[in-house]
Amino acid sequence: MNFPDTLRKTRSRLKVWEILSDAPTPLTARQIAQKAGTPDTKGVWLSSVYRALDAFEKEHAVSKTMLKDSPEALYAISAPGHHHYAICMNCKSRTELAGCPFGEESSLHTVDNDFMVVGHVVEVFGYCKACRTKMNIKTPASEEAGEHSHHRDKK
Amino acid sequence: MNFPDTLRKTRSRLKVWEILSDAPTPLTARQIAQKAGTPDTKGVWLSSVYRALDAFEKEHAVSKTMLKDSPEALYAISAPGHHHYAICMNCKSRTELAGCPFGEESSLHTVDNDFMVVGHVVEVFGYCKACRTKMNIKTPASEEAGEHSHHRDKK
DNA sequence: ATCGGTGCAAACTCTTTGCAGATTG
DNA sequence: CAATCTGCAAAGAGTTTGCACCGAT
Repeated sequence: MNFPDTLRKTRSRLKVWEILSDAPTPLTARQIAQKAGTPDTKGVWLSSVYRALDAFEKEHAVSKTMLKDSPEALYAISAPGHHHYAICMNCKSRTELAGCPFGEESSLHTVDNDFMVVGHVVEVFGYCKACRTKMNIKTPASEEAGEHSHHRDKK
Repeated sequence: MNFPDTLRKTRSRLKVWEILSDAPTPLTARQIAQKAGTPDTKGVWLSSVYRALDAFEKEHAVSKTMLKDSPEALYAISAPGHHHYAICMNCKSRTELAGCPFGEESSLHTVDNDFMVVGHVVEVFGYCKACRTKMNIKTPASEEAGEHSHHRDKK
């Protein structure tokens, strides 16, 4: 995906674009602003990052994602061929899912021949192997047999 | 789903629970507080609504959902047998999806025999029939043939 | 030169937290 | 009665907006 040619190529936007291009995973606006530098090192202000991201999003050049457990939106350059992730609830690592449950190429299709689908979000939450070992989290089987009184988290 | 018996049945919580039970669709905390009444009519304060919802969520009695396009979280009583929705990007109506792309009963399974899944989010975005007709939105086919320069929205 | 973008500050919205008094079990 | 919950106020986090200057086309 290239920098949308409908948009002016300003220093701020180019920087945001570059940071997003180099990032292996989606980033928050704040992370982008931090990577861009400080006020003295000619960085990019947070509000400008938001404005740049909004502009990119309107051109469908970047995608914005809201995760269930975080109030911060994540931004990534729209990939040709969409991806979904499994997100570890402990270490927050993201592992790309092998394929899309709706089918690889059909990001556009209809539900009930009635609703025109233009996109979808699929997120899988759980625990990665490393964290399960580290925290001795029980297996799905024992969890399923279950009760609901523990694993509450302090914030 | 019933009011979790691990929690004290206070006026506020019962009211929140009742409102959520009667609601045909997920609600925001603010909507719940509004339906609960005003400060003079013995309503429930917004912060108390949040605290009640947090408590319910920890008991897995209600589920919290963050939609991609809204900063407000939606809450609903956890249904036995989970549901997913198709959300109209125009009128914001929600239509329940017929089933889960991951399979009806397997809300717990593993990805790559490595990642322990405890939940997932599936959201489908698009346009409902009514809005498509009303707005004369083109079909997937013509959309797919596409360019990216229009349907930008003013905020 | 013009129109749009940016720095910056300040406003806004959603959510969380602290505390003292009220309630529940 | 003790522990928990609630009303309320005020603080926090994330995001948006207003405005004057600046820079891309």
